[in-house]
Amino acid sequence: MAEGVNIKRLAQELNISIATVSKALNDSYEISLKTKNRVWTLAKELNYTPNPAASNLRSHKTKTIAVVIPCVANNFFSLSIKGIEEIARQYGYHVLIYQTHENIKMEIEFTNSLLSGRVDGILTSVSSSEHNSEYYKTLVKKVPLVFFDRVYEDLEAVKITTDDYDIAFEATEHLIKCGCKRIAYLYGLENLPAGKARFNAYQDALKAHNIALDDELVIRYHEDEDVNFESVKQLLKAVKPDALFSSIEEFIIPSYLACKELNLNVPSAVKILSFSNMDTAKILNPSLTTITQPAFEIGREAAKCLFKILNKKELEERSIVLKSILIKRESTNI
Amino acid sequence: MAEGVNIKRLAQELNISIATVSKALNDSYEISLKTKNRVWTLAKELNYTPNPAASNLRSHKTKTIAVVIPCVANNFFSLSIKGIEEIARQYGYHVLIYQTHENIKMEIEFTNSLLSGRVDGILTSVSSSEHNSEYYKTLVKKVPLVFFDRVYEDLEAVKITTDDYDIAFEATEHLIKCGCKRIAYLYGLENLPAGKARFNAYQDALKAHNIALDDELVIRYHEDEDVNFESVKQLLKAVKPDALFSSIEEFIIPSYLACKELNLNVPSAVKILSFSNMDTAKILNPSLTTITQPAFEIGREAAKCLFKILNKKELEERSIVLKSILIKRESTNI
DNA sequence: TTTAATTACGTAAACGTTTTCGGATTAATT
DNA sequence: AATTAATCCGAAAACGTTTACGTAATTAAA
Repeated sequence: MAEGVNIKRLAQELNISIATVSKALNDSYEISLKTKNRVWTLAKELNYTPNPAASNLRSHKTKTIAVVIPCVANNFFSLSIKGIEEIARQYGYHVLIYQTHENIKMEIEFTNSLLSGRVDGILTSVSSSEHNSEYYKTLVKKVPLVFFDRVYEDLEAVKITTDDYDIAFEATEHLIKCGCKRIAYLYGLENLPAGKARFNAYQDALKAHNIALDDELVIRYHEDEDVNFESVKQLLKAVKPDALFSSIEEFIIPSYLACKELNLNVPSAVKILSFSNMDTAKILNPSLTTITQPAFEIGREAAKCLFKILNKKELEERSIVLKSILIKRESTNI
Repeated sequence: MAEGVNIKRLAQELNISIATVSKALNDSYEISLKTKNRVWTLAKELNYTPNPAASNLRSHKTKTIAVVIPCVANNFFSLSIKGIEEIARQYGYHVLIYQTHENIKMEIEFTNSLLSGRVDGILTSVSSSEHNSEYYKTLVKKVPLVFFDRVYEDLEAVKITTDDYDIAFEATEHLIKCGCKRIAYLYGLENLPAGKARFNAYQDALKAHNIALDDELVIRYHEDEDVNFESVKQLLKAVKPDALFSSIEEFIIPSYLACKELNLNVPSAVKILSFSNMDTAKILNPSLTTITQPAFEIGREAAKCLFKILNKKELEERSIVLKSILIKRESTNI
């Protein structure tokens, strides 16, 4: 009473045509309520479940969306997925996950493999390593696609992002108000609008407060975490900043470790502030002042947009910007 | 040169039959190398990608596996997914993700929705709330299934787990050796073999060292994190343990917060040790002694097993147990 | 009463593959 | 030379749906 029960079987059992059963199951207006009920009850009784492959083959609908992201083991993205999944479930959709590991080749390879009708739409946050805007320029014409958080700026597509510039400006000002004069910047996502916006905000905030920029105070993210640790340590030793402003979560551990190793007290000797979705920020010692992006909501919004597109609903906005929040904690205490 | 290119088109273009093209693409022995090459080059030239729905409908293979887990926003599971994905990619498989949010109804609903041939196999870590071993008993007969970490003990199925008992015993002994006499146990996963094993090991280790058990020292996980915080605080205040042994990661934040609020110094007044895959354990202050499960490897092993089953390879073991490691840090310093 | 519209259902083609079976050609064996 | 075997390929039937189109019966409009 489970195997081999298909639409044909239902039709035979009820002495009606296959077409009628199919239409009844899809609640078509062409079918009377009476027969619909007969079909529905038998379907439930025999525990009928439609064959997705057959349905997809004929109708070109997969009831599946794909999420292409750099890495699931990252607080921001795992929270985003949680949000995406919640919305997908509401629409009865399935969610495929692909990790690019910041590798643009994989990113393109995966995305291409989805183009043969495996999914109805794609949610993606591009890798930070390299750009290929030509690829995406043609891609967005082929498949419903929503970018979230990490986007291409020159691309006209649906994008969900956060107020990176504003919040980074606010954060920099916060450090300045805490008395910091030599604020180091730990630069991540250099190739992406988000990364650039954060850095620009940092620079603009310094200028606005008449603080000279200093290239020595800027270090860049390296994929090898040991390298990051060394460069933070070197920065602290050689350039002696009074604050670390990290634009990405990945610099937090090396920063704390480096300060510990160099016996630099946080926050009295050096203050730390970072973009982060770590739930442990509040129990670090000192607890960490963070810019926290609404990762869960970004996932939800991105998914909602995609479903609007899939359902041919009009989008009010092709670009949605959500607000991040600055959570002040001990690491920036005066 | 991308839309509408299917096997039929290739056949026409090459003046051979559809069957031949299909077989050539699948590298069948029936086809000569010469025609294979003709097919392959044209396929590449026209950028042909097979239609997965059609292929699946006919062959009953989806090249897709599902991962059903409580929550992606959990270090253990996100790392597991990373491992699963890596193996899946090697086999050219796609990965569907389903979060149950510890809700057995959702768990069953999702899993059932996969039974109509949407996936070739399932990897799952069951929810901790309730049990339904009847359901899984019939399920394992219907679909290739591998359990990882959170399993049903009475079920004869392929399982990947860790040495929960041994490592929990070792951890408890570590606390005892550190001089702790009143070790509180923060109990999670009560309904699951892993949770029970950890608790049994805790009790057995105490007995082995002639330390009396005390029910007052045991508190249980509640899904509301505020409740956990209050119960840890109450425990620390009223029962005055000299150590907290947490069987799950979720107790870490409430524990640190409670100690801070009660001005209890860690580790001098109270030591803390927890199962955890948090990468920030090392920068907590004091850094946290953890039992860390090989989450990534568990994911890899589980996926490998599933693919062995899917490829009809013989499994050496129906049950694989991986070793966790006890990482001693400051939170259990003497 | 006739015509038109509406309702309810069936026929059959299509979606793009895989696979069984059989046939033709060539090579190897008696 | 006759038989067998090996190699290579094609015809056609599936897989389980959806959907365009046709049609009969009923109802509404003229």
